[in-house]
Amino acid sequence: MPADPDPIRAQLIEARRNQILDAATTVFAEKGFHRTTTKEIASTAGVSEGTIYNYFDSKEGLLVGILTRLAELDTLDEELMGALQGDPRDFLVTMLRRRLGLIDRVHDMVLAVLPEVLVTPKLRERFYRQFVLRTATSLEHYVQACIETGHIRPVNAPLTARAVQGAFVGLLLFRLFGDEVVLAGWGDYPEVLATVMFDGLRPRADEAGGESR
Amino acid sequence: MPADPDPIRAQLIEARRNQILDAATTVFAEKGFHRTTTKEIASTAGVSEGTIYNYFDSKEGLLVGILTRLAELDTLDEELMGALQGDPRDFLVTMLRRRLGLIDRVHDMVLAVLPEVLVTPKLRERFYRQFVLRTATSLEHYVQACIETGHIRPVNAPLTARAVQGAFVGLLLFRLFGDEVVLAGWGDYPEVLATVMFDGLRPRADEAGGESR
Amino acid sequence: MPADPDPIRAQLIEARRNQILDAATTVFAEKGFHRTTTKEIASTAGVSEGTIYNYFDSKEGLLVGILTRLAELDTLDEELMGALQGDPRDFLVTMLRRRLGLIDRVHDMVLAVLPEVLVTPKLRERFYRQFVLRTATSLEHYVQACIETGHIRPVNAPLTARAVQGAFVGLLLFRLFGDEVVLAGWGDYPEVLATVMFDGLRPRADEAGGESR
Amino acid sequence: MPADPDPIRAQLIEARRNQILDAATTVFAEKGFHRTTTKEIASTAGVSEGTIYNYFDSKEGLLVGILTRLAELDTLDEELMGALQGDPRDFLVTMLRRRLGLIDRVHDMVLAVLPEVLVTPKLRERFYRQFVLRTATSLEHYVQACIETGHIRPVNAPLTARAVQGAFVGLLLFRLFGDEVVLAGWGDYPEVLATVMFDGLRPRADEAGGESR
DNA sequence: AATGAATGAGTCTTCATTCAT
DNA sequence: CATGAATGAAGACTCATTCAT
Repeated sequence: MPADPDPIRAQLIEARRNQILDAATTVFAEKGFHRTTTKEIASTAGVSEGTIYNYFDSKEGLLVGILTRLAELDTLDEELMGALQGDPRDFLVTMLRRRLGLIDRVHDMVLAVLPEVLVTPKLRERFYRQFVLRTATSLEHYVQACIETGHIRPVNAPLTARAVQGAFVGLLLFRLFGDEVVLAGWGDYPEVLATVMFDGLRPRADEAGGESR
Repeated sequence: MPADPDPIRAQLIEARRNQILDAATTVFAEKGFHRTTTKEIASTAGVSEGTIYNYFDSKEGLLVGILTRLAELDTLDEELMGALQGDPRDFLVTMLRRRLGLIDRVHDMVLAVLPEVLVTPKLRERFYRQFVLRTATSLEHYVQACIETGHIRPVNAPLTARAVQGAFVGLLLFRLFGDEVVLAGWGDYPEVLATVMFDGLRPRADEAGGESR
Repeated sequence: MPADPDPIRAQLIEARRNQILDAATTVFAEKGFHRTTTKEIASTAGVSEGTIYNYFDSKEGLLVGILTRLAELDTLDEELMGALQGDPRDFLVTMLRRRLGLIDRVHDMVLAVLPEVLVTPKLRERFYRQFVLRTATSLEHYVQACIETGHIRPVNAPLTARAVQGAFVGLLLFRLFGDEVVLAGWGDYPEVLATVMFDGLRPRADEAGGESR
Repeated sequence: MPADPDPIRAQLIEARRNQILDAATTVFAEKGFHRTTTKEIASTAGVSEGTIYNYFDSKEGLLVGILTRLAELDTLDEELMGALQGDPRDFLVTMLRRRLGLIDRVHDMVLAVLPEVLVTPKLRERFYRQFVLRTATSLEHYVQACIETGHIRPVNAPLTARAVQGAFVGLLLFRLFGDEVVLAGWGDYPEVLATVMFDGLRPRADEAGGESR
């Protein structure tokens, strides 16, 4: 008799949960939380309605499940800390690339979750702390550190951090809306944003009437 | 038959419509579109449920009504064109101030409308064209013009415009989430953002301690 | 403009409530609370399902409504007090006749309510206080008074009261079960019970080998 | 095929059945048949849901099982017949004591079964014949016999039997409702009821203070 | 125009029962 | 025999919409 059949059981449970969450994410993203019926989620996941409730407390529990998954994707903190030594412009570009690369996996999850999050105090608070604030704080510390090492000019760190993060989030919204320009320029965006942020829009003395880089 | 009892009648009708839209905006913003019942809207507006249907086709018609109102607030184009002569940094600060000042009126409307918009193709398309794309295009033209007049360095205009707009929208989201830093720094934000955008984060040669790249 | 159209409105509401409660009573009595669907109640009442919920909070609210109606039928107290002067045997017969006459109206209500009451602490408590205990206490006082006036032998008043009441309730159960003997002897029951209770089953000295009264 | 592993097997089966019926009785009595889930019964019994269905056809089969158990407790007939010789008052007291002593085992079973029985024609019929009518008929014969031997006055035997039985059942209901008086007077009840029944409530000529009618 | 009672389609959720392991 | 995950039918309840007054 094996000492623990539990691991196998646990893996099956996890797989089933993921199967259901995948389906929920897809359908929520497509039609919105409220216009999606549990029956639809079930048939998309290839299980019965009842099975959903063997793995989640309620329809809203699926939202929380997706939220939790999103949180697990987030490992910004480590990156930030690990990258502290490098040049901030390179760091920004790298971070943006990574985030933008993640977007395919994240896109639907955010779309599935955000509309409800905006409007449900409990979820809003959770989402804010888990994503918005967590990232903002990390960035803030990073900017502060860069200022102290002289890599960045002495700007208002908290607000600047939010400006950078806001620009990124705004971009995500453009993508959610299917903006052609953003979709086409997706790969260039890190460089463009880094340029704007670090070099500024103001013409340099050495760029009189100049051409673009 | 009198020639025109219309004007008065029309004004009454408009007033009643606004009364209902105000109520809908408030309650949608607070609880979300789907969690709000027509009964709630009616009682908040101080009318009966039936009356709502004398002024709007359906519950969704209220969303469209709010969307239309939002559009009426938007007069960016004129500003942009009128301001073309000035210094772009001043323009950015002015525009941000104006927008941020508008925010109190806009906040609830956006919150009422956005979650549904994100998830309803018809509304999404409408919202995208009416707000996102319209503003983006104006900004794009403006940036392009500035580049041509030498007020701005030769950057990728469409992407840059979206970066600026995205930073603004992201800020709005921070506010929707009740972020303390953004709320406290609300008044400073135009200057901070303008500084980042125009002067860049990179230390200038003439700044003490700073070393250029 | 009439000062109060309210009374009419109130009467309509009351009528509709009764219409629904009548239907619920009938169907609950026939199939039991849980086997009865709201759809069935609605169609029996000749209204739509939704209408039920305009008048009652929930399916369980219907039970409470029936319970309340039962309570309104109950005017034992006054009878008891008014009858205190008379002979207790006559009183018992009169009371039983009245109660048994009421039974047609009460039968279904009890059948509708009792099974749930027995098994739902909240309802049980309410039912016990409102019917069982209230009647028991009245009877108890009555028996006590009769003892003091010498109309009844000095027995244990509380227990005796419960014996009388229990005999009546037991009879009701027989009827609920459709017992032929009880149904056939329904009209005779008051006399029989009064005889047993007052004269006792033990043969009297003066009734040697005698015939019934 | 072995000739008899049966006895042992049969005992195990019986034990498991009882284990399940005990659990069902407890939970049905506490929350009612319909509010009890098979999962609850299973966990109370310490088995899995599936196991229940190895021993019973359906959830309703559990009710029938409890009903059958109740029937097995009932051995009134023999008592009645065996006791025919004695004094009827002594018999009543003895029988009541025995029944009241049984009550602890019976209480939950009745509570588990009665609400459904009242409302389910099939069960109602079965219960009526097996308990109500069977006991009533025995009592009726007994009373009739007592009348013929002169131990009891010539009353209406069937109705009187039901009066006695009804008083007992009513008492049981008081207990189900948790009536304090009945609970406290439980031990005295046989004597009290016997006194009422046999001696009557009417004051005797030989009782001080009492004046006869 | 205003009202609000009536409607009934639609949905989440529960739970008895089955069956592969 | 025991298990417990999967099933899906069924039902209470909600709420946008209508319409007679």
